[in-house]
Amino acid sequence: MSLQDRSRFEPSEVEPRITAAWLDAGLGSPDVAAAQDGAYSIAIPPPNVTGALHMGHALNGAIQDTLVRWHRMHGQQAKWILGTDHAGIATQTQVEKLLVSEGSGRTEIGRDAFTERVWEWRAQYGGTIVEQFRRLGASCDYADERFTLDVRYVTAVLEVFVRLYDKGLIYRDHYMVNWDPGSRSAISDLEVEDREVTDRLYEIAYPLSDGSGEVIVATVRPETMLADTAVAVNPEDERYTHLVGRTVTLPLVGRELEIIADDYVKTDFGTGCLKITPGHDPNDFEIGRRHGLDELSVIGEDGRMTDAAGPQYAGLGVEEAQAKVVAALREQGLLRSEEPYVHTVPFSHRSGSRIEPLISLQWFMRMDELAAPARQVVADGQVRIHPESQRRRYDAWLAEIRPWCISRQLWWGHQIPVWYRGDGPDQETYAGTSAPAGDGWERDPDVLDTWFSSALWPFATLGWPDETPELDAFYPTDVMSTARDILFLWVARMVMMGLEFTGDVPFRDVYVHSVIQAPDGRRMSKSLGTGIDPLMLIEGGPRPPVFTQGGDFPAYGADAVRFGLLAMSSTQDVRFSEEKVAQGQALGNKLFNATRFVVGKISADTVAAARPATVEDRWILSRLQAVKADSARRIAQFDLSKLALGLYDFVYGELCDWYLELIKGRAFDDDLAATLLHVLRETVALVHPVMPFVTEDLWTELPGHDGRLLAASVLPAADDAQTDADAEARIAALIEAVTVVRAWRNDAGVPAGAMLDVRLAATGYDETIAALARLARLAVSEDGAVDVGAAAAIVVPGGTVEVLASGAFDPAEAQRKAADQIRELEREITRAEGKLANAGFVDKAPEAVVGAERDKLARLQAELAQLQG
RNA sequence: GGGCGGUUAGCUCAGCUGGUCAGAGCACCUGCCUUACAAGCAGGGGGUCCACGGUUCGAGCCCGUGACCGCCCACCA
Repeated sequence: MSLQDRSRFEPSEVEPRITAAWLDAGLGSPDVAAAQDGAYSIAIPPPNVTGALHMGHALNGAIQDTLVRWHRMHGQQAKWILGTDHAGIATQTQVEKLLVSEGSGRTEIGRDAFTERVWEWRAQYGGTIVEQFRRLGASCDYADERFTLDVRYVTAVLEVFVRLYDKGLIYRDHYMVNWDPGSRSAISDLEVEDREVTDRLYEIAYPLSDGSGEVIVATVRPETMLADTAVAVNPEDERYTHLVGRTVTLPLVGRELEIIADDYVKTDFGTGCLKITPGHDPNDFEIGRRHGLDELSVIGEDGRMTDAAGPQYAGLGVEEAQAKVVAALREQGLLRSEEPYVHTVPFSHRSGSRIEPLISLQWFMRMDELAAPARQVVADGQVRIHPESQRRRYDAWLAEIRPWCISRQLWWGHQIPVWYRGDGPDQETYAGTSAPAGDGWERDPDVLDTWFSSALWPFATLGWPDETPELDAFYPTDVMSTARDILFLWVARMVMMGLEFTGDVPFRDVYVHSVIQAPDGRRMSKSLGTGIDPLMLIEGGPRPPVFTQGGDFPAYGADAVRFGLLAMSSTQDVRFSEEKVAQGQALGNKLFNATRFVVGKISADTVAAARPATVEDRWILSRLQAVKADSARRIAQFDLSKLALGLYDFVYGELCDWYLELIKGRAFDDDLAATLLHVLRETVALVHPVMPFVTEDLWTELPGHDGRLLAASVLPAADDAQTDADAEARIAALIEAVTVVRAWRNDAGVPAGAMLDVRLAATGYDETIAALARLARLAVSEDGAVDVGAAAAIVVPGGTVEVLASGAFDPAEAQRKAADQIRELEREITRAEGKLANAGFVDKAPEAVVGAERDKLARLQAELAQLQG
């Protein structure tokens, strides 16, 4: 359909066509050979392979695509590295559920069949999110998609593991881990979330072995006392110092426990005596290691009491065991108190189960050695984190980094490349990227934490450990754009791994973007029902209940959603605002109609060129150059909100409201046509990174279109030579004058269509008088040519517009308005005079400020004189 | 328990190193189908810038205290 037959932009009709054109042209696939003349790359935070696009993806997609398109349009070979993450626990959980629904299960079918099943699942659902990124207009390199379990990627992961193992940074140890009974796996500290729960706090008497008394300990986990191996007090605590070194008899068990002294114990909390259970409490574990205590376990990986707990407890769940222990203590008269107790305890982020701290044999990675250089590169600016406030968080976390438990008791993931032979103390261990020679070797069944492989993302996706042309051209990447929640989980680890294995940072800038909350301020979440599906916004669909307004979303289209998300983003969390999306839609429509107007006015063989013939031509070229420069600055500062809103202001407030209105009074000669086309082309191109679809569509409608994609075109950078202060001043005065006269007309009751007879008594309008007359609907008499007195004066920059008596306006209203203005002026004059009469101000304020105040006073007084005259 | 951020028009948010900074979009009111766009155009009303102290000639902007909201980190039994 031709442009002139459409009066509004219809995204649903245009977007599929444009998407296909970009894909056909290989827009996202850069020329690796040409990249040495300038390359730009971003590695996408890989979404979960079976996930669906949520608001966070959409925002981050809009941000990254805007950056990538901007740099591509400034002559760089831009690669947005695309791929998905195997997401160990999340994916395995989904497939396990599926199996259960089929009456089967993971253990029933075995490891090989299970992983086979996950691959099938991935084949079926894995493409969704990539397709959704396309819908958003994301110009990723679709021809070069990665997956963290691709053969080449696996090679990189195993290589990294083996090198770190050989270096001694990866080791196996019995250590306290966060055991998730839900997924039957250890999880890392970062996968744990604290929740507030109400437990019961018990005080229990432990009798001294010699019968001379007792000590009282407090605990919320009485069942763990079965694994107690000591009682600790603070070495400074005078109440107990005499007991240190003596022993108590552990109730129910009868074991002798030594009373030890450790600084960890607080003197002002509880009873000052702490039962020590190294096997089931992380702090006690540390204390136990300091004092060489035995590490007993009475709770197993299934969350039930083990045989070590004794025959009356073995096999019970921890809650049952707790009840039984408490009952037994009460019976023996050793339970001294019991009260409700609110505190926070760790839960698994994934399964939702309460974490059971357990000692188990796991693989760990020592981080301190890698953390130091990762802190350094941020400290010295090799990696810049935006906003600045996030840098402190990053550094604080790295400063106190602890060993990372990297093994997971799952089947879906990178199986740890370690083989064992034999048992007991003589067991042989082999770590390598392939199985060792010889018989009897058995591979470690565990897989690596998903974040282990994610940490290699920026270089493993480019072919590392091979020295590929892609790695050479696009590493380090330029920007890592991400939400705050994975700054430690992922970003910091990428820096560490990047430095260790490539000798260079993985990216130069980290942009930490907003988290978009639901309109009511709650977190957007599926389970809360507060989520908003970006595709519903793009395609239209029912509003979720978090909106006060009901009904369906209109089909806003991808451009509007992108604009809206960028416009609402900032460096802090923001609420979702549908109005901003609507604003984006309005902008797209505005551009569409502006193009329709221009194309309808100029001939098809017009060649775009800046050939200013009038002051407004010089003005718009000056403004265009300014908005280009501003946009470049905002891109560099990651201020995407200001970028989007700045473009909106230019298109609406300058190009359409004023320039296009100004030229309507002119003949469309060749110079004007060339200039008009030039301005429109540049504007459309400038908006493209934010709103790629509508701009790409309009691009094809412009005279001179040579079939090349806008997305693949290069936009000339801002040119200072176009700045024109004189034109800016003259048009600013014109705009002010038109606005003031229009307001006056409204107040004075002048009919909208009526011409007003006036005489211009102001300077500075020699080039704009005709425009002023047309836009403000004035019939301007030559100064002095008509010998009638003015009935009213409208103050404009440079003088007044004298309104001649006529039937077109109500003199009483005009009088009233003038009186209001005079009152207002007098108020301001009084204020300015007062300020200037203040000796403190005149003496201490800077010269320029005082001068400005004097000028302001003079101006106000002149205005007042004109109104009264 | 620490740390960070926020509190500006009915709503969502801008306001740089203190001096036209009291703004934008949406909503609202009035008037316009002025042939690019009524998903439009023109004009307008509306805020003791959370509270109280302080610094300063001058404070949304700096300092202190407090209130409320949000986030992050943390091992207090």
